[in-house]
Amino acid sequence: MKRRTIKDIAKESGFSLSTVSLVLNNHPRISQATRDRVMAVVKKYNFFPNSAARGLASKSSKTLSVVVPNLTRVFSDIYLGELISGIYERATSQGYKILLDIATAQFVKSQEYLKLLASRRADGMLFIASDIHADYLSVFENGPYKFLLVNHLFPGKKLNYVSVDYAASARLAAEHLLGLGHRRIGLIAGTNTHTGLQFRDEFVRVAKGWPAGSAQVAWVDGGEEWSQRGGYAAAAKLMAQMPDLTAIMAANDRMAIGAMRWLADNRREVPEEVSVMGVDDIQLAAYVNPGLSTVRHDLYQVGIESCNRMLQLVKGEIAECSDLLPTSLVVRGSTGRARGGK
Amino acid sequence: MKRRTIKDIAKESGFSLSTVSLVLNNHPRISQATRDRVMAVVKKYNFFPNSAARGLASKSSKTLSVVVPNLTRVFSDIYLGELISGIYERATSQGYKILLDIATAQFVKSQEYLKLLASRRADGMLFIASDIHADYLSVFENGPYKFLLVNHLFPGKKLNYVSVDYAASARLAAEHLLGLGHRRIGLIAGTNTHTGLQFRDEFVRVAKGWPAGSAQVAWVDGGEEWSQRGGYAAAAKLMAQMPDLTAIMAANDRMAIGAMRWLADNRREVPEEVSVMGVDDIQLAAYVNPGLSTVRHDLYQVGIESCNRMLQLVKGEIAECSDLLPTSLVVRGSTGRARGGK
DNA sequence: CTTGCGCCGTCGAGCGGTTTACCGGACACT
DNA sequence: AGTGTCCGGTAAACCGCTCGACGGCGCAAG
Repeated sequence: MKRRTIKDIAKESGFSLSTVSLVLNNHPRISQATRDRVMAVVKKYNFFPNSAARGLASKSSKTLSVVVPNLTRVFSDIYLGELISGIYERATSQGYKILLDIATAQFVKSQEYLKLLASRRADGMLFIASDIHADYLSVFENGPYKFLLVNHLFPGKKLNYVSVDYAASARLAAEHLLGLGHRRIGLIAGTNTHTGLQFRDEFVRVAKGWPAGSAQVAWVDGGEEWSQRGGYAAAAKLMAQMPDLTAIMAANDRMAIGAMRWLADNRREVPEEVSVMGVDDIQLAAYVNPGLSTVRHDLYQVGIESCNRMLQLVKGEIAECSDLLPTSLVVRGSTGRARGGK
Repeated sequence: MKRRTIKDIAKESGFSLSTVSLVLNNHPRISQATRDRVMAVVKKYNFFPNSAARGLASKSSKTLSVVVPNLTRVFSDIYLGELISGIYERATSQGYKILLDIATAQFVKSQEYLKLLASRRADGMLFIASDIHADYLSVFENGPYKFLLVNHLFPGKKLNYVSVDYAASARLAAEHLLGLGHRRIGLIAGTNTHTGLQFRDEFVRVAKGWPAGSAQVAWVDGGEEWSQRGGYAAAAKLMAQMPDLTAIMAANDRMAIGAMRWLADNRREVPEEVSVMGVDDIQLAAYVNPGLSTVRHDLYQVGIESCNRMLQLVKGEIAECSDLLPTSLVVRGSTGRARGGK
């Protein structure tokens, strides 16, 4: 079956090929009358211009690549879900489509990340998948490619990013716990991302330098996937390492909830014996018992903002971008005054 | 900055434009020696051919569209996650990319579903989003478009599909419960999809016609989103409607878990007083207490198989497709002999 | 010494749009 | 009437790659 082209529309409507093209692109040059007559034919045939041809001529694919990390069950991850929803919403409203990819070993090895942009399959790339080992991203430091890290950053590499301010989050969390009198704190950190490291370091820094009395922080790693399971195991390690701790701080809610689970299984009251605090404010945080105190990260908003910035990069409205989004404290039942504290 | 093209590679390697193209497409016509010399230049410049030009000339975008339903938090839905993972895995291994879309009102209204295929932005569409109201899908009945329903079907419309066999699942579930002596059963159905209706009808049919004694089934709708919350509410309705029921059958695990929650909140023992059964076998089903008896639906496999079929459709290896995948019974602790039964 | 044929590579006509420079006519102003 | 401007439409040069038709060359067969 013969596919209709812009030429058919031109013939049928009695205008030139260029005119039809201009109409389809809403070019102001064309009068309303002409526009109407052309559109009538377009509607009649339910014509949609070939996007490859369009992309070739206009040098733009109107597509953004989104790369997610290679976790087990990535697509059921609530953290990513929020991010992607935000990105999708923004992209779609601007007429851009989303090309989905997972940063598997194969993806990296075959330079797919480069290929996507070099072949112009995508106009820009929103990278959600970075960890501290993503050294191959250096290609994007000064290349002509539109690249943006989502909720992540890379100290030392000149890469665009939009991220929540993890250092600020660490400060909020530390101040909350220290203010409640906690001086021996266990930290379940995520150490496979730079933002995770930033959080850990800032948290420790604030704790050590607390005016009302320096606090001691013992930290363990919560595992690659920042999961509930990882938090559970980490809590056990932490309690062995610092049995008299009065608070556990986890780098995200999922690990915090895992830690709470361990405490429940081992008959420690939260918050009477141990306060627990997370980061992100996922929906579940409000539903566990007691409710989880946390630092709110609006990931949906990060998605929106990331995509906004990416579109600006693509359109050349900005040349680079390094945004840090604010966070806020959410106090629920899982944190209380330190036992033994005044 | 000037982007390199196939012409540059041709010049630099001393071969013609066509030769380079043939090399890049692994055409057997070209000798190994030539191939090597061309590839050396390609590697040297890290050249990737422009995909729009390729798509235009070859009339194929090497892209598949995946359309997911417009649920709240779609991207954290485990059911969808499995499906998408399967599709992604298959598509990627065949060199196809995934274009993601959500079946929002806007998506439907603007005929985006048609546009994607008509504009050749995607070679085929995997549609996960259908419900009984998706009448607009009729465009795909005999069009030239490659379209496939994933884990869904449309009686009365000639549309391709790959789905789990919901009628078979209903039979497995009904036989299990009836075999345990249950004769008064509450059914939490999903009535916004054809597969859901099929499940309900087949379940009721088997129950009514059970050789060892007809059973009574009361059914209520579990809500649009097949969620835990919906199951919770449905259980309440069901117990009001048929207080002496001995089993609750839910059309998916999430609703079943919601129902169990209601039973726990209202002090009914599972399975001593009420047996509960779900469908899907999501990971959580094994972790609730007692473990949830269910019918296993391997959604990852459905994803794989759907994508396989779609690729066959795209390549013209098959003209249509209507696959039903088998399911299997998984018995855990949530189902037991009917109280009062022999 | 022709002729035929297979092997390798090349020519060139598209693929279906975008976009810029150009152009004819209407209108206003002198 | 002559001329400058604006308005609305068009011609045509690409955009970068694919692929079927074509052809040169070397070698075996006639």
